[in-house]
Amino acid sequence: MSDKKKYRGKDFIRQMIHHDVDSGVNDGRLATRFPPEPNGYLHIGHALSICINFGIAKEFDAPCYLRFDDTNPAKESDEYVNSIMEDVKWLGFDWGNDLAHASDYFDSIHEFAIELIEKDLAYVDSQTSEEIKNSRGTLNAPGTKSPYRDRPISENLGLFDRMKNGEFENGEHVLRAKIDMSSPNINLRDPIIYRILHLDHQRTGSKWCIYPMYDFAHTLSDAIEGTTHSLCTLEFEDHRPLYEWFLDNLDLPTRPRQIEFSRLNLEHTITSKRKLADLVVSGHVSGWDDPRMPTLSGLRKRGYPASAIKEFCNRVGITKKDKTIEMSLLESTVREELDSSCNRVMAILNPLKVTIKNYPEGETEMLDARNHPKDKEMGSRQLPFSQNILIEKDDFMESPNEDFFRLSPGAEVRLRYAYIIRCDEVIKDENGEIVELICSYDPETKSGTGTSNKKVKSAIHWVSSDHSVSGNVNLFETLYNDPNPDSESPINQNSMVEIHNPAFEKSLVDAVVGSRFQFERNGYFILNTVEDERLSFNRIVTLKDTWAKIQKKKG
RNA sequence: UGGGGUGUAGCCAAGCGGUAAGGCAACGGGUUUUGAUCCCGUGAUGCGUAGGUUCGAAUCCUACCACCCCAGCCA
Repeated sequence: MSDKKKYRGKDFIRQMIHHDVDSGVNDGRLATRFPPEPNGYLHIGHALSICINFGIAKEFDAPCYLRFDDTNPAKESDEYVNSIMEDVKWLGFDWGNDLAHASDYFDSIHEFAIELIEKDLAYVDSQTSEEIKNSRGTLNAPGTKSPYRDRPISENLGLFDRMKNGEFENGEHVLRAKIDMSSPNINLRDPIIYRILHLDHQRTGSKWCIYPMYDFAHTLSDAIEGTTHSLCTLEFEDHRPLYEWFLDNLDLPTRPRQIEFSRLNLEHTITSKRKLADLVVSGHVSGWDDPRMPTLSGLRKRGYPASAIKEFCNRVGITKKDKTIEMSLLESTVREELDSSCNRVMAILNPLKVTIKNYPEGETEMLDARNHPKDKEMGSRQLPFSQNILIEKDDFMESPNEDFFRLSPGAEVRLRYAYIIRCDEVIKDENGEIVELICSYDPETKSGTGTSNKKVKSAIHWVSSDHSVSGNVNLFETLYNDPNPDSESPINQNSMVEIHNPAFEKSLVDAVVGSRFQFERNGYFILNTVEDERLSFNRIVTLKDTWAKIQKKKG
């Protein structure tokens, strides 16, 4: 059977890897790597790369290196290193002993640079950056050779050594690979492989004042540590000939193969470290972990489970086609995960006072409520019921349409896990604002007793106001209304709305920070903080809302 | 206009010469003490376009079109 048939249904990268492993490339060994530059926080796009690199390695019981591409000390920091490690761990991946840094290889990389010089395949260029830029040519026109291109090997060796020893200023010289100034691929027009940077490095301190460029460092890091498959995004596709040029011309222990896949874009969000950093610096968000950010730390704060992120990446798939995924796919994945795992609980976001006039004043009874409608194993809790309750403002309409089947004057509705009530009277303030409903309950309709055959069109949630817990809730929407935002796009003014006056059912006093709940009919929420017995929740995602859809359709 | 890529439904995505899987979305309907969940049903005579090869083409060939990436001493 051909490999194509054998691995049908797998993504193209897995097909290639299976083929390589089966046919004994690199002795049938597999090793991948996830190589972030520690110059920002990881975002949802990186999650796909993490799932690919760590995921495939896991399937083969092979190593996946977490390797920091730390070759530019001007932009990098330990804060980012730490956040990246935390995020990878959060996603549930373990690099074990395979933690690496490009900077770990600086000595070797330096040696390989000398090897290139000795082979007359690299030279020290002493042009200014402006001159180098001007001689590189354009997309349509070839470049021109540097006047320093034919420097004798010994002179190059001496100059490169003096660069290393700090005898020159930034920009005075660079080391360039000697390839082809007229190549149609600009990456091959004598790319710079080392530059002078008088800057301390977070790991190597002041040891170096020359640092390798990405293409050189990345290729060599892969080869030195034994990575066999270097999986990266599409923008590096035309760097592959350079990657291979290094492999062809240097004496290296392994021959890694670079394979490119398309990056993941999400509607209504930006996934560019640069632009995300701008949001943080400008103060549009509270930080890299703002719950509206598409960063992994933001999604975590928002309450998205790591398992849902991974499943999302799974559903998105791996191809070379440019893709912008709709929010609905992410949200449905999150809901699916939360639906089965979250306890149900009742909370009123916009309270409307209800007095049940025929219920004994001052009396409280405890009602049994299941924590999950489908999973008995998740248990139940006792809800206090009393004469004074709170319902959601939206669950009452004074002059309802036919398709509104909640509470309205004279209409009956079930209070979930409690009784059926009827609205008898509407009380308004001097502005005509509805401030209270006077209702009566039917004692025969107590939940679970089966003593009444009465049918009502809906059941609404409620909280006993005498027993409620207070706090606040943050409701989030996407940071941009524009499905394909750029840096000019305005921030969605409703991206964060705080609800100041919610009422939570009593059982929530025992909730621990970080736990997730479904507030029945309202959505999924995570407990963010508890201060002075006040609970602060973040909304993770809404429930699907058919009612909202009906209203929207009617305009 | 040089080079490198990519085009299958609104968004993803299988397919690999034998007659278009699946998910999300949308739209119907059923169950429901969450307008949730769950269940059932509906969408391509068509695979960027036009030709060609073949008994047979999304799959092979040719031409064209559209879109993305590349001219940092960033990664």
